[in-house]
Amino acid sequence: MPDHDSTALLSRQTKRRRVDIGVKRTVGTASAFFAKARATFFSAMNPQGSEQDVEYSVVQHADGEKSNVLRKLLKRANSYEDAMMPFPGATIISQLLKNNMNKNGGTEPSFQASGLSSTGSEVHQEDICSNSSRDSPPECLSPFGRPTMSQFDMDRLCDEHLRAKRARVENIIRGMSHSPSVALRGNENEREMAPQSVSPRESYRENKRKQKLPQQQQQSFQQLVSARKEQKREERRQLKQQLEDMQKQLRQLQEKFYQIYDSTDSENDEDGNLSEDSMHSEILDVRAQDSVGRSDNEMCELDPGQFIDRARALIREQEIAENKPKREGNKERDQGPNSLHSEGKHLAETLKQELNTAMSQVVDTVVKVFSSKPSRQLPQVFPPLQIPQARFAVNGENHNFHTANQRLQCFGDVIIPNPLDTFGTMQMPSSTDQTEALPLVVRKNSSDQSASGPPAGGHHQSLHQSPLSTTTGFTTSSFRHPFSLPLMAYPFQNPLGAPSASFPGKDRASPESLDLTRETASLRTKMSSHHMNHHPCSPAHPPSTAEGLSLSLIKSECGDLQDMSDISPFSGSAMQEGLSPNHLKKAKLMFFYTRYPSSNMLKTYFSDVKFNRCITSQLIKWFSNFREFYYIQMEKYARQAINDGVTSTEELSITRDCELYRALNMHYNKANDFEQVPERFLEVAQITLREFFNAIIAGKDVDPSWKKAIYKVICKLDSEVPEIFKSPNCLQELLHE
DNA sequence: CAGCTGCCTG
DNA sequence: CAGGCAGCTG
Repeated sequence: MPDHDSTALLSRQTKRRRVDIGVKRTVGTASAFFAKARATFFSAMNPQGSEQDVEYSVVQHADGEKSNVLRKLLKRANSYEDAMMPFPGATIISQLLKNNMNKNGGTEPSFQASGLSSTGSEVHQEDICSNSSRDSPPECLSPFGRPTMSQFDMDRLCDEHLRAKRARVENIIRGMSHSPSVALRGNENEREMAPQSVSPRESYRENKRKQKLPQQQQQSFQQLVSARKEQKREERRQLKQQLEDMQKQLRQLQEKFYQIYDSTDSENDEDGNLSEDSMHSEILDVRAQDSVGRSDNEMCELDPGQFIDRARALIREQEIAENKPKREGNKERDQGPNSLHSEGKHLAETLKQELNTAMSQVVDTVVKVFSSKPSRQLPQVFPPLQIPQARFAVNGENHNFHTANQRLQCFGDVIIPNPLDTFGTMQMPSSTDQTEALPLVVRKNSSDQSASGPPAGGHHQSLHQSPLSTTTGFTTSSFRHPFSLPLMAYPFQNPLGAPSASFPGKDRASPESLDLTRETASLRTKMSSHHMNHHPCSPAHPPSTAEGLSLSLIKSECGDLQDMSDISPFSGSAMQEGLSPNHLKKAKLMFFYTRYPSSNMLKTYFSDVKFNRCITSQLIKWFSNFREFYYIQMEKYARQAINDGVTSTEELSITRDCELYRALNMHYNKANDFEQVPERFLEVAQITLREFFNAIIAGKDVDPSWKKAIYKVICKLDSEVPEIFKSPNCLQELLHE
């Protein structure tokens, strides 16, 4: 915050005015300011002219007809007419300038005295000079110094100045239309007309917290918004296309590989098939949506996932055969006695290199695509992809095998959909499991599960099962595995599996995890980025990554708020150390009963959760968010009713099939599997709706804090939450009855 | 100051 | 839904 300090210095009174961040506080004033500022600007530009005409025409300045009308109105015989035609969008401005020029005899210095310059003559003058000095310095410095100047020269000179000035003025106008406050400051007189002057503080807050517009105004923006969305969708589609292309290229390389591989080593087939099969359904999911028609048979042979799979199987076999530590001296062993193995080794090395370079190029390419516009996704999604790059680099120098382009295309997305089956049993549970399920939270320590069997609730396991584990048959066991196998050090196993899998993740996730992946996407990305910070993926400490990920990462999530002693990895407590998606679901259902639960109440109703400040505030935040949504809906429908001509609150009632209820139910009870939404909730909702209705009708919404009165009413309408919600298993009991 | 709430934003 | 912030309350 640049002005954080100065903010602190502001008087308390000023701060309290923050309350006036009402729903529609700035709506009227902002547009009024803009209009006034605009009018003022043009009246300043053309004090003799009709202000309204000018303003109107400028608004319409893209409209050729209007421009022409104005031009006629303003027109005096002018030799520049033709010269200006190439700038249709600027004709109004040009006319204004012309007008001024003619009045002042068309001589250069007169510009400074014209109305146009009244708000910033210095700037304009300077600009004109600096601008035209590039073209014709003498003219600028001494416009009068050439009494013998020919008419042509005069024309040219004025034309240049005109262009410069025209561009300048157009810029100003453009700027005005984007920032009314700037325009406002431009004219001292205007402040007198505006009753409330805008203090710096105010404008700062205006920028920082934009007010929501009422329905009516919002609708005018919605088209714009949807257009933007469309654009983004298109970009996404293109990216997808790119990935598909890369996959195609990969399959080509894969074929090459098989030609070599199958001829040299066929005994691995059985070994590979297991994981191939397991991989298959995974990849089918990804491909299911590919418009490229491919038969399953084709996929069997050419799937990129299998390709990598085989490569790794080969590598692993080599390692075992040679009985050597994995990551050391790979290159030295290239000249082993067994030529067949050494060839495979070489191939493996090559492949690793290929993966390395390909990854970096993929990252570069996609980043380039994304970086053209500021996208939040970018830092979230792609940094993880760089991990393999860093790690692969350990494996030695580059074997120039394909062109860079080929590498890019071939390996671009292989790692992404491939959950690293070979090592998956050890590594994947940590990453995939963790990232799949939890919104902001410390999930129940899975050591509890592996050590003492399934959790009491029984729901957790399924929730945290990754798509991979579902298809490969291993159930999520623990992310604190005993890292007994030396293979753990292999570059492939880093937690990257999860973040990268999350890239196409939504598309490939198994059905049951779909909404969870969506719900927790933000967490996942945050987790990954956290992880990046805390574990820079040094190849020297590979074993630490998988374990370090979940716990230290999660701990850092709560930062200093977290009581670290509560989170000992080996505490083995039966309490949840975080809030699960089921807790969220439960909280939502509880909202049907209570809108303003106290923290004590939350503690009693979430007795299976180990409470700390972090958890408490998260829960409270949930309810705050619930309320926010609730009240937004209420206001929306109240306004809608008013627009629809409803005049009496009697006409407003909420039933289980009314639109408003459905919206609420969709939010708090998405699957509609909670069938006992209490009648009381409908009543409260109806009361709320009527409160909003009355307040708006009474015009109270001009008061910035008009909603607070409503909140006060509603908060008294909480009812008792049924006892059953106190049970940790209440969801099962509630939803399966 | 802590705890809570609401507003805005991402 | 979460983070950040501001304001209110006790």
